[in-house]
Amino acid sequence: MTLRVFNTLTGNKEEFVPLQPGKVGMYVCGVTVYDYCHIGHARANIVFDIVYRYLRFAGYDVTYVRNYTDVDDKIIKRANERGISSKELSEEFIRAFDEDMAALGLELPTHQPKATEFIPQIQAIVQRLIDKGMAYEADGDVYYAVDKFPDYLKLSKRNMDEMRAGARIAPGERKRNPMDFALWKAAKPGEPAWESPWGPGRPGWHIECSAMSVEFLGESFDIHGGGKDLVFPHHENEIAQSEGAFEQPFVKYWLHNGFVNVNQEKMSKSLGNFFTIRDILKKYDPEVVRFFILSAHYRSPIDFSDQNLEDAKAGLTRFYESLKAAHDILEKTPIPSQVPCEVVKDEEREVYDRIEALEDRFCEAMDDDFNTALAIGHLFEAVRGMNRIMGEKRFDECPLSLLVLKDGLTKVEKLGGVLGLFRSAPAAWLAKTQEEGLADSGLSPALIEGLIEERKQARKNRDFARADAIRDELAAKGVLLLDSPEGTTWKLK
RNA sequence: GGCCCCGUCGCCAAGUGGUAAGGCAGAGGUCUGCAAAACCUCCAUCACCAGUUCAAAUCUGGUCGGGGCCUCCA
Repeated sequence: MTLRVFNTLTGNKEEFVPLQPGKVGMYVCGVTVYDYCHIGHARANIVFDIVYRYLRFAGYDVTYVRNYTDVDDKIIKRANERGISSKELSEEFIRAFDEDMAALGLELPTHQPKATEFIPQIQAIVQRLIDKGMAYEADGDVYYAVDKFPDYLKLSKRNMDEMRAGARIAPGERKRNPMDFALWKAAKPGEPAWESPWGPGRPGWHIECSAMSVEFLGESFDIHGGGKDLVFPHHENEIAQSEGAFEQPFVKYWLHNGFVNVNQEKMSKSLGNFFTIRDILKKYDPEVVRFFILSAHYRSPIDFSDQNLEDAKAGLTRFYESLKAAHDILEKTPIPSQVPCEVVKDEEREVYDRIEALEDRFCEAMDDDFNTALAIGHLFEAVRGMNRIMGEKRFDECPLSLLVLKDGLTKVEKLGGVLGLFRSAPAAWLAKTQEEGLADSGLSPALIEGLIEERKQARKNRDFARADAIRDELAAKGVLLLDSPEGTTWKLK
């Protein structure tokens, strides 16, 4: 059982061997805090949340760093538009980011540094690059000289000459080579600025990640993650900076997640198909969003649509209903210790074996470049096995059935937990989902309970016409009544 | 123009050389006063063409279609 990961740097799936046995250093590019996060940010952060959780589950001591970019052109622009300071703006959206991630059920990284808190460290690396002749000052700006770094473009595998042909020098920039990028930007009037050997200014976008990663993870570390769009130029430039300054391999494994499209189109503000996490969570349970994202491989593009979210909701509901049923049974049925069980039939043996092997199969899937879709498939199979056990007549009198059921329940919840799923009490989750769904039907749980009681009397009197009328009436409003030996419950269609 | 990715059942989606996981939807059945849920059974030869191979959804070449990056972007 060895973990294999797809490494953008080599273009291959490779066996994961950390630099130090048992320990993993992992850095993921966070957000630039000038607006609310959208579904794409949700995906990136959920994906790496899973990487973090699974590595720890696999026994690694993981140091996970995710930064906040809190100094940037967009922040300055937006702050000016609103007439507040950059700091006020960035703090507002750092809070919003934290709230969104908490709502999505993400684990907190080990460290969440802000770029503005590492200005001296940033300056030290810039100076070091200047001293080594890999960067140059030009009227208060400092640029990285990409010609001095032979490995430039090794991550994105682009061709320098062709890139150069397409590159432009923006007005006001004093680059020697159009491909050079800013490490330090001279302050214009009204912009946030820090004193520096090159005059007042602020760091460029890329250098902050080099500075914060070395601070927490050292000059060389295991995993660097981010969205595919960050490969060039951001991650390429981080490599140039860090390897240029420290002269050793920056990152061993580069992991990049795919995009979220909306109704088959790229999400963008101009297309008007831009969904923030907040908008989505008004409509969908956070766990449904997570389930949707994990039901595809992290490197594939996924399509955000109501249909797909509804499918995810249906799938997650299947899990919770089974988990609830198993909990209900196990809570009220003590597992007999001495009652002999019937001979186990072949098909039952198959179910038991499947549950027995669940964890191995789950890990096998996750070890293959975090194949969450396959892992979830295995969990579904375990759930079918559990439902099958619970569907057997008098299974609750069979110790073996109960033991396997309990084993299945424990494993599904444990492994689901590695994916950040099934973290709610099943009954509570189902009740909450139902009440939310009820909101626009004009019904209330109390009203439904009243009708159920009335129907119960009708059925008792064998007035099935009235009983069916009540059920049809509720069905028309999307509420299904479920009769069972324990009484009648309801659920949404 | 350069670089890169993708095209698997009605929908979503695993699978990258050994003969197609899983979910949703659909059909039949068991159960039920009737239902629902659950369970059982059924439901694809992998865009197309030509190759390589004992063997290809999986490799190679080509065609068609879709998408991304090359400017800020998860």
